[in-house]
Amino acid sequence: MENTKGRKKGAWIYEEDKLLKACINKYGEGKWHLVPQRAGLNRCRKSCRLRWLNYLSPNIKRESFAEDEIDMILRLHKLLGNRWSLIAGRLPGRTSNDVKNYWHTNLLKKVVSKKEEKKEKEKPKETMKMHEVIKPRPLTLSSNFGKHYFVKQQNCNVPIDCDDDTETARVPNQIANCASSNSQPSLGNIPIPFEMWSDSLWNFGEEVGSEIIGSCSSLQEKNFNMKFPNVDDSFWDFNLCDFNSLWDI
DNA sequence: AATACCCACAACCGCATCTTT
DNA sequence: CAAAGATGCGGTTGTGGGTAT
Repeated sequence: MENTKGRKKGAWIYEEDKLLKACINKYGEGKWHLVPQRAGLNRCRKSCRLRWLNYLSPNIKRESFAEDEIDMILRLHKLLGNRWSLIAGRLPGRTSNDVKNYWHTNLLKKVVSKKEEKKEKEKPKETMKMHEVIKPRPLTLSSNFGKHYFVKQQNCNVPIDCDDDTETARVPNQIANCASSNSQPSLGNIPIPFEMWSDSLWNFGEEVGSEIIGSCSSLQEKNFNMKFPNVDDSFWDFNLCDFNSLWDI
């Protein structure tokens, strides 16, 4: 089988693998556009790259997925969705293709049936009364904080509740470990991708270029419920529910 | 034994993003 | 700054092997 440019397609044979391996061992990974020529292969660069990354690379684990790996996939998928490369990045020796295939052949059905089961359970029965849902609030702080700002932290890019006088920072629960270390926030060992917490989760400031992106002057009273600026109910519906249910598969 | 079906996984394709010119 | 090329990613398909009928 050949493509329109006369390049070979379809399954790789032993000799081709050998050539590709030798090429990568000699020149290293990368510069994929040069690989077919260097290796003497009549394959397109994409095909070479894929063959190496998904099959020939010595780092690849060949054995079946272990319990803890499956558990990790389920949790990460709940957090990240179909971002297979990110998920695979947390599983040493596994490729995105492996994870994706495993998901589609083994886990998808399980997850779908579990969801349906849950839906069935949660179906309101006629005898049940409707309950008011109380939405979570991020923080309840005591009074002696003085003047507070939400500050966009320089290296972390996360808004923190900052005390003017002491320069101490108090952060919403889920990202406490980020503000303290100036690193990416995480849930356990799993780093939360930048775009999740910067754009959808914490991006409630209007003025991105400014250090101060919001302020709260109502902190004079004893015990208060702090409200983040520009955050509507859907913020909590989407983000908090998602995080809290992450460990409950 | 023949056929149909299912599963696992390798491979392809199109698109988005990044890098270089 | 724009265009072109390179790279990476996710969705989908193709194929071979195993199992059921």
